[in-house]
Amino acid sequence: MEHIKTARTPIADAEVPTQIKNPDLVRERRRHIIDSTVKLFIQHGYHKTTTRMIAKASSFSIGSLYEYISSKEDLLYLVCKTIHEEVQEAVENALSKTDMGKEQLAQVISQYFYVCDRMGDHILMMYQVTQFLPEKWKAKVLTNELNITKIFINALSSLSGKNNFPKLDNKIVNLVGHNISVLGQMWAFRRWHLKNNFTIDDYIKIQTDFILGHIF
Amino acid sequence: MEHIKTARTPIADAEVPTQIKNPDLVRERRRHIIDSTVKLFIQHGYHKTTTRMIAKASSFSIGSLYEYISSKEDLLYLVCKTIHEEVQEAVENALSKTDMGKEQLAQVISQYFYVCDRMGDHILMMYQVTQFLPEKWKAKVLTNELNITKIFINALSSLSGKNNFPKLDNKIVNLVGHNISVLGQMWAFRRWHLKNNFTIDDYIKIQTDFILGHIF
DNA sequence: TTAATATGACTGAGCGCTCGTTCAAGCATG
DNA sequence: CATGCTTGAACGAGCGCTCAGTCATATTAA
Repeated sequence: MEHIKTARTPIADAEVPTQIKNPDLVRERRRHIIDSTVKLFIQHGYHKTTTRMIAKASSFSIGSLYEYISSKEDLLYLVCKTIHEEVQEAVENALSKTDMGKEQLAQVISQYFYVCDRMGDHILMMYQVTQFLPEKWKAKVLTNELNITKIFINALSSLSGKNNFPKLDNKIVNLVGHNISVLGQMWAFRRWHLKNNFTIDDYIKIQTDFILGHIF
Repeated sequence: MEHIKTARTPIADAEVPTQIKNPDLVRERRRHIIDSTVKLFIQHGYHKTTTRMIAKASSFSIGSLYEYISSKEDLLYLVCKTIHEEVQEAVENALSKTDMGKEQLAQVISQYFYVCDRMGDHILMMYQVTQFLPEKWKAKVLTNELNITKIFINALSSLSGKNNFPKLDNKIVNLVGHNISVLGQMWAFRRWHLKNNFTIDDYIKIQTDFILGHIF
């Protein structure tokens, strides 16, 4: 018998290699694995979550797990990417509804803050976990993060100088975009203090006034 | 000379136990150990920094290191505590100079932002590392963090309703205090983007206007 | 249809190694 | 000699990852 096939050569998948041939299977199983892993990472953190725990939670053997991913770090990247996608999608949905006005901008901010509320655990976890990514993927994750900020910056830009809004310096627009991002995350970081004094709706109202009231 | 001690029983130090009898020695050596450890944690993170690396960087044997601390987690706590002390001290210095006015408040914010600039690496590291603290110390560290925010809240309070400043709702004062804290940390987190557009002085000016301009 | 074979998903014991921690022995000081 | 500090070899738990092998299913041959 001949065995010419180069055994164990990973298929060069989009980004993260797998040994499995059927791409649909890979998609479906990875979704499942990522879901389980997110929960475990949130609960135990990256290091205390063992690959065996992940396998168990996904109802695979470790061996099987490693057919779908190629390392724990890969999985970490997939997790971060998936979370960012969910946040970004929510914000972009709010964006696309009508064209930009002060009300629409407030809507975008509001939706973003709601995602930050809903995904507080995820956001917290990402901050703790990014450090363990290999350099090439750390860069990608930071870019994804920045892209969300850019949505706000663009929205602000498209208002600046239009209608009866004052023309804003690009630097200011930039900074305010970052402020929106960070004040959303603050709700996740400091919710244990903040939730004593504010509902998420309180928080959104005050912070939005704070952000927009000042500049427009 | 008294010999009440039971051999090898840790002296119940302020918080973190040690085997060493001479308290001055403990203080001095711990300061040294903490200094070395901060650098290593910043450079490599908590997990990739081994106790052996720490011992070497502090010019001790591992055995000796473990006479001065009782675990790596203890050391982590000492590191966090020391950093918070440094930040808090800087802010309190700015506070005590004269009594509160809008200018003084701006000074406090300014000094805080300068510390955040100076200690950006430390702040970043703390965020990544708090998760590895045992529960009892995680609580303490969060309290220390909150205490710094409270300085801002108190400063704002002491302005509210005085002279010709408007009376501010307690909730608003609270939130603005948190905003100051977080916007300072944002300079540490996002400096790689922000430093392209702003010097720290730019940043302080704009954010201070942003924070104070709106409420007073 | 049936038997023979190839495919590829799946399994889990175990390898190789790291790392926090301990402790018996050593050394210096008074 | 007693006390207090130092040393570093040794320990052993824990981890990511591998790989030789199993088994269900698809494919081919007769």
